[in-house]
Amino acid sequence: MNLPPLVQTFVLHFGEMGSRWGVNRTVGQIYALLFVAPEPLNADDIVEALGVSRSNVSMGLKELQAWSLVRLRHKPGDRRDYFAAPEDIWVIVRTLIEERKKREIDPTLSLLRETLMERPESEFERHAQERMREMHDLIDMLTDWYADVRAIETERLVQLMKLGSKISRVLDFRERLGFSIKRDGSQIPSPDNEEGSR
Amino acid sequence: MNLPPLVQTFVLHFGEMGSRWGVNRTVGQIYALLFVAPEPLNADDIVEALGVSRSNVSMGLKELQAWSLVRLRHKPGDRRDYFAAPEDIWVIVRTLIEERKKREIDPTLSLLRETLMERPESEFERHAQERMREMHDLIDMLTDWYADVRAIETERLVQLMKLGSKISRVLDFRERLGFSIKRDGSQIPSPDNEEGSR
DNA sequence: CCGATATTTCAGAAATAACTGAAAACTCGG
DNA sequence: CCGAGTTTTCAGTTATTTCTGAAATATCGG
Repeated sequence: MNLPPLVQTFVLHFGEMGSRWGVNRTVGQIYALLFVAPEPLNADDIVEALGVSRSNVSMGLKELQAWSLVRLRHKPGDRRDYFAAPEDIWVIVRTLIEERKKREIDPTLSLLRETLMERPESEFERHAQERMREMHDLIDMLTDWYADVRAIETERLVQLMKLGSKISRVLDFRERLGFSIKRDGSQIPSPDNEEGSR
Repeated sequence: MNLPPLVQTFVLHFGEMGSRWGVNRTVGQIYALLFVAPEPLNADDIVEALGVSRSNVSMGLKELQAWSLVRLRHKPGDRRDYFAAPEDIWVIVRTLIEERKKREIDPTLSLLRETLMERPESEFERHAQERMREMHDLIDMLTDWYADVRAIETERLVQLMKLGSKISRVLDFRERLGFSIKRDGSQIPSPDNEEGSR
């Protein structure tokens, strides 16, 4: 590996972190490299930078594409594929969350739904099913919330996050004005349209 | 493994999922079992239920304790250790998030902070550092937000999540009333104390 | 302090995952 | 449709992780 010290530190770190993130070391290193690179890199650039085999890079890039984490680029008069991480880091974060949800959450939610259809045959099963119901309902609520949040544009999302826990005062406020909290929105005068509220 | 079908399905699923969650199969299975079990289990119960070696269970339980995901219990007149998952599933979720943050986010944040102190020696390093700065600032904001959210009690958190994206209307509202958005709260009349606002 | 019971440690075996080199497959310009 | 350049596939090797059995350590009632 032949990289400037700063970059090397970063790349090695992401290699090690990779395993905690469900990808192997090479994939982590490739992505770290693409992330900091000032322009798209081709597979041979990566081979040279990281000192791993060509086939390993090929597989790593394939995996990063499966995660939708890289963009394919081309240079005129050059047949090779060039790869780049999205310029906008928020795009990366959103993609990561989306993909991890798909891999780590959704399969469990499906399994829970199926399992909750079954009829318990024993007291143990009955209790187990009750616990699974709790888990299902919680994950269900979280994914609904996530679907809502995902739809908020980044700038607005940042503003909201910067409010931090102060956001929770909106509850006191709504309560004081006699808002009821309903998810479908049918009966909820929001702060935007209070006219129906008091 | 000798468990009722419903429970077996659940346990096997968590075993497979375990690898995507940074723990091995046995650890995933043990936790699934403890989660649905109607009462605390000792190590031999687990050995019997899962059909793995005693030492494997011992190591698995140790890891779950390192994650703070299990509670140690004792029965009168019985020297063995009994283990249980927290009754309140929200406690489990909060612990998981906390621990994953500790393992997956915090080390990267530290590394970024250190790396950003260094002086870039080339154009490549300069650009790389710029990207690292973006990453650092984003993670920093997210962890600040998380620290705020973590402090909100569960019931209130659930209410907020159920508002979904409607929560974002609070921004329009504040803006219309001429609120500025500042993190320290010094100059921000919240919806609770509007008197200083116009 | 003894012996019975319970838990942990750890070296080696087994299983799994990552990586490589060589060959196959694909893709263009000519 | 040929062939040079490029990417992908995959069988075999290497590295890593997980799991086990045996031994060591710890704990407790008597």
